[in-house]
Amino acid sequence: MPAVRLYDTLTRQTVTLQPRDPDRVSIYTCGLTPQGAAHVGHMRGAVFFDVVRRWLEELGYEVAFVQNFTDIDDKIIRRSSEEGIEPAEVAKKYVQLYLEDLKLLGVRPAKWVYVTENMDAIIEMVQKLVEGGHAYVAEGDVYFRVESMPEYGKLSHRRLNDMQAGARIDVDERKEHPMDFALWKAAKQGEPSWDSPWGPGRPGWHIECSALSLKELGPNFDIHAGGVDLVFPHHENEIAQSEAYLGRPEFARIWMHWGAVRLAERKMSKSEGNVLAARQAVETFGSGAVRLFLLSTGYRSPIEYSDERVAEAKQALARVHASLDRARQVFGDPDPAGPKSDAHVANFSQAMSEDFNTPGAIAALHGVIGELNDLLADGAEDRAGRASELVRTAEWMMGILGFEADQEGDFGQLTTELMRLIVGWRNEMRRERLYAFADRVRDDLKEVGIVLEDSVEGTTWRRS
RNA sequence: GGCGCGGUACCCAAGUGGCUAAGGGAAGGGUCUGCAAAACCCUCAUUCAGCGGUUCGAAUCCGCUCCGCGCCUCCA
Repeated sequence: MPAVRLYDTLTRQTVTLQPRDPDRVSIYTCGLTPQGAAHVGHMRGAVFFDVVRRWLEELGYEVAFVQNFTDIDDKIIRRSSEEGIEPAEVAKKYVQLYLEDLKLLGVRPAKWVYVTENMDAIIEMVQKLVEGGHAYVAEGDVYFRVESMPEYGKLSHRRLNDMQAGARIDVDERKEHPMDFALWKAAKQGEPSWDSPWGPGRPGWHIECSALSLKELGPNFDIHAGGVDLVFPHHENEIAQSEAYLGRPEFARIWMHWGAVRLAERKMSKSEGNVLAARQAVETFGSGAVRLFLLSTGYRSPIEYSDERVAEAKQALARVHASLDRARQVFGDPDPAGPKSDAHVANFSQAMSEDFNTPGAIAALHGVIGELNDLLADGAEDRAGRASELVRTAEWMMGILGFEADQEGDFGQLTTELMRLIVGWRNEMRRERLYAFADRVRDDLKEVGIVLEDSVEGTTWRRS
């Protein structure tokens, strides 16, 4: 197996993964603020990192995978007044919906952590920053002093001086420097709050991810990830406050960022108003199609959402399923302990380990399917062994890409038996030249989502 | 204004110094077939936005130009 190489935003280089602990990879990805239905953009990182985990595990690593929910913040409070329910209920509701969406897409559970359940760790961190001179208190708020970190800007590769020119938001007079950011915010009347040394309040954005990642994974964990739109200011601020807290530059070793999903040539974003609920896409095209669509572009490039493209993905996936179904029906189920095709496995592995090149990995899968189809069309006698290898190889790849066999709904033993009977009856009709009747059977089955295909190998069936 | 990313066939998309520029979708022709579908075979970029340069050799490196996008404010 090739070494895993990945692109690091911090150094702007592709580096070889050398985990802090040789057999264990620790990953923290910034989750979301649950304040609305998850859109397709939210699913990109989730699906991608689901594949990352599966691949690292395939390589033999144990993977610690942590994702947070920022379940208290300004937007949740705003949403709360809009919906007329408590902030905690808002968060709970949208976390629930998000988790359901992940399940629909076949994303495995992470270790999920919540801000509201970790106030102690957050307050402790803020306190230490204040004590160390990296933060200051102003009327119940606490701000991080960016000028206390000379390397501030190293992740997003910008300098404080360059940014001042563009900063045109109303600068809070209480801030020493315009780029200083809130670690703790004093509660206003009626807002949810937690007690702290600076009075009742809540954490600012950014601090939760530092506190939670360090608490769950410890200093120098391997990979910190998120969408590109988090590079600045979120991740930049995380680095600054974490390194200030630790007293040394040992926060995360590698920073990975996935590109934005776009809709109508703009970033899919709630504030832009151009969002498509993830669930809607899944309901229209199926989970597998959405998943394949999201993996069909390299994770760092932006990807443009369109129904046409997801429909294409659905078509491509159907071809894969059709081939595998046919092979199983013609050759029987492959030996689960049998060999895989080394050459195809190598193609796939090479792509996956080179910064998780999922389009390349998908191409490798198509390579297997192409050979399997050739074999099915060939008609030679001694094909079963090779076919078994290819089916195993393809299914192994499908598993790593997260296309579970039962994701689209398993037909089950009974359906399989029934279909064998129906196909048998229909073939008798055809032998008797009762074509009108046979065609009707085929048409009727199509209505319920089952496609019959007649070939020299016999009749096979699959779901549409 | 600052920082950054990208422009590869009809569409999507890999490839970032060297065998004939992956793969998918769409399209056209053919084989097979009761029909349909699928599958298979063939066709589909002498060329990688444009112009210069470096090199024995570039889609890949450098410079300029044009176009699109992201961040700099909440964002996955």
